[in-house]
Amino acid sequence: MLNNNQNVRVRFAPSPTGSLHVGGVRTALFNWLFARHYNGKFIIRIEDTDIKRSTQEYVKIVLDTMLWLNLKWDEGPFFQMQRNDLYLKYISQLLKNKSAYYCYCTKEKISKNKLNAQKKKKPFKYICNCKELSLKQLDEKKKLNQNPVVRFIVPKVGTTVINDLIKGRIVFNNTLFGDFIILRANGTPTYNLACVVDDYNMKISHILRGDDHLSNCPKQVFIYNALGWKIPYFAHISMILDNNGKRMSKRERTLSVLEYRREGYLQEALLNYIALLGWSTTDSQQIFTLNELQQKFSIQRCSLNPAIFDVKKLVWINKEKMHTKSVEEIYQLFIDWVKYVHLNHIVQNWDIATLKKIITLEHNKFNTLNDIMQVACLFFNYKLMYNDDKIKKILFSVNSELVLIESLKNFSEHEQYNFSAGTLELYARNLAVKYNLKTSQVFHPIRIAVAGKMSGPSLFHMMEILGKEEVVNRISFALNIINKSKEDFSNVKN
RNA sequence: GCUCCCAUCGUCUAGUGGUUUAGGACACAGGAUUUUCAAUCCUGCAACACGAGUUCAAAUCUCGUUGGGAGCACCA
Repeated sequence: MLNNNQNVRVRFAPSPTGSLHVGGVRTALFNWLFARHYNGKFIIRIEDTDIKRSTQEYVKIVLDTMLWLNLKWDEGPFFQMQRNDLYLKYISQLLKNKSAYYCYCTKEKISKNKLNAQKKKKPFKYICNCKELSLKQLDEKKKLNQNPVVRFIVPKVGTTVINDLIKGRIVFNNTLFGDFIILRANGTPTYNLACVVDDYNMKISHILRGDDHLSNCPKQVFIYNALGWKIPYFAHISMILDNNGKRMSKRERTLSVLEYRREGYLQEALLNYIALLGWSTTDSQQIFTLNELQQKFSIQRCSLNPAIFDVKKLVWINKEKMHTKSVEEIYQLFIDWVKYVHLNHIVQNWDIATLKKIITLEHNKFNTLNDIMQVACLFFNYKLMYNDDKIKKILFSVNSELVLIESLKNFSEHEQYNFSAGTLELYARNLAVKYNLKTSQVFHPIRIAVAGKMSGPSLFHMMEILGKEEVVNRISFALNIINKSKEDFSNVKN
């Protein structure tokens, strides 16, 4: 398959008609990995021949996504709409050597034909007679349609064999295909023509793409043959399906990779997970560095069956990746993410040293960067939510006022330098012994007062980071709430 | 309708005729630990779509059935 590793040239050729979705990213990733593995070149080509649907905005989104994912390209991006002369050159060559012809059939006639085929439940294959018409007949036809298209002449007999690197040998009957359009009436080429011309001119050695292109592949082979070009290696990767088992639409917003970026997933976690969708090692390794992926990737180990995207596993991989990072690295990633999701205003006044302490404390519990935000808000943006039943129950329990009053007194007398998790816990435990309470009867009210909710970081470490002043404030606040509710209660009574 | 692709736990997969009472990972359930939620550790649950054939032997090879996916555009 590879006699000369120097010559590996692959491309990723998205059409800018939507943002990059996971399927597209996997195609990009596999191409990129393959190029890196063989020390080849990775090229980006923007397939923007669909003028109506392609936009500059999507071009930017696609390229930005590639950069965020760190999938850098060696050549390009090339834009097909800037290469029209090239396509026209080869189309005229095809016309000259009688591999293609002008077709004057009207769209109406063609769609009528198609409807008929559907009605009769026959396969649709448009048969155009333009090339057999006499000059006079052709003139009649031209009157109805001034803007012809160019159709490629498909061999009417025989078979076309694709030797796919993943799927193996696939045989197509040539009679399946009608003469297909390679040049639109508006003068732009269609996908199959532009793709072949570019892949040839860019000296692409291996074409790795989704197997939704498999059925079209023979059409491209016809063009290669008509122009006398060597056919590259094909490798068609199975689809990634959504959790309904359906093909992921290009416009599916929820599956846009940027959506995952927004939710706080790491770029490398996404790549790691996506690599596992349709590729594996014999030892079923799960966590890879990008370097390992480069080393271990091979087309032969791509799986045949389509894969369903499972966000739970992505979460797990993201957590694992965050585990392996240093606090400093996570801090930096968090800050970058905050900028990306435009939450700077929240973080602006946060003390960096404190934030890093919080990250250290909760390091191995974070699933996503967004979790850091949630936990940090407990420290910086305090809110006692006492509308929750469970919290109310603890806050207004018999002993909670006693515990909080005692704690407040004790903590107020603490020296700041002595306000450490160990000391505080020791005090709380002694308090429990003194009043013959269960530790939870002491810990829970303090937790509610300090954290405002039942879940959260280790209580005494949290208090240490918050510092004496803040803890005293929060406990006082909670006591006020208790007193206020008492007053309300007695008012009602009277 | 036609053509092509695919078929192992809920999900991603290992497995290329005997080493397999089918391995790993996620998820799920239970336990340990704990001031909470987690994290961690341990345990458990759970699959070869079906039917023929080839063979001493089949998840693995062949054929058929069923099921799923893709394509059949002046979309890519």
